[in-house]
Amino acid sequence: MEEVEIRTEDDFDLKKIFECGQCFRWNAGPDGSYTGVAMGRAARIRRDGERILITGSEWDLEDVWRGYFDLDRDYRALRHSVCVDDYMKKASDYGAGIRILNQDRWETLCSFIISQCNNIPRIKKIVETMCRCFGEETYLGDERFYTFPDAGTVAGLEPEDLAPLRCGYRAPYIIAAARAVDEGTLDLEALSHADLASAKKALTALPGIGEKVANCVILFSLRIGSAFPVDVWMKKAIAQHYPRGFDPEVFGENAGLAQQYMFYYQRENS
DNA sequence: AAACAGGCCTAAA
DNA sequence: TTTAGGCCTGTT
Repeated sequence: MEEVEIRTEDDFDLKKIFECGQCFRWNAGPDGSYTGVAMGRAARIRRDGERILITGSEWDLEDVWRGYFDLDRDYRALRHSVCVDDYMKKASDYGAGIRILNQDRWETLCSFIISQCNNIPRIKKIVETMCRCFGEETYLGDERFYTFPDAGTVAGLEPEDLAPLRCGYRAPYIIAAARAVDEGTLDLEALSHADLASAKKALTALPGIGEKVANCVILFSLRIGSAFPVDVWMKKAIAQHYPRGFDPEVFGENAGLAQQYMFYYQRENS
């Protein structure tokens, strides 16, 4: 086991990053650290002043985590850039410290298929069971974890094989997505270089993936910052603060981050 | 017990 | 183009 240390003076709040709804595999410990599995490795992360300390396997390279936490972008500046009115000023102040993670594309696609019409505890449980059933073992010291199964593995399964997940009608959607990724019909890597509209079009062509799930996948794993997922919380926020309607294009390439501030502010204050 | 949960799909206006 | 109802399952 090794410890990677990353220094940053930028916005960085572990609790907000992991609990603003973008990921499902990190869990808080009693000491404020978070433990989880990402990119095929288990890790424990804590913050100490300007230091971010990541305990993981010997392959844990700083670059990997810099990419994951999007540490090469200046979130303080981005945060100020989305303060287009009093409400956004409040929301972004409240959410200061949020960062948009660069997550594994297939895992994100699959996780957000599962998320539909579900609550967070159940989403996490289903994802965890999926890893336990079909992922690979990985260790953090003596603690055993399971990686997220790759698309090729899931592509070889049938919907019935997912019965232990208790994910109901989403099972065939998961299998179809896995096969599309595995066969190359859906090239997520290529989509990360595409524009928002074409990425959305490609994703929503799959069964069980609509506008909302597509936007989440695009924002949280394809690194296209203009994606703007609208779920029930966002609908409430918009109805409350923009009764005359509003266009996320006012935020340009940072619409996704603006959405995260709005979402987090709405959810934490209801 | 019935309704609802971080949607999506289909059928019908 | 918008709207209603159904969908697996778990929880309240």
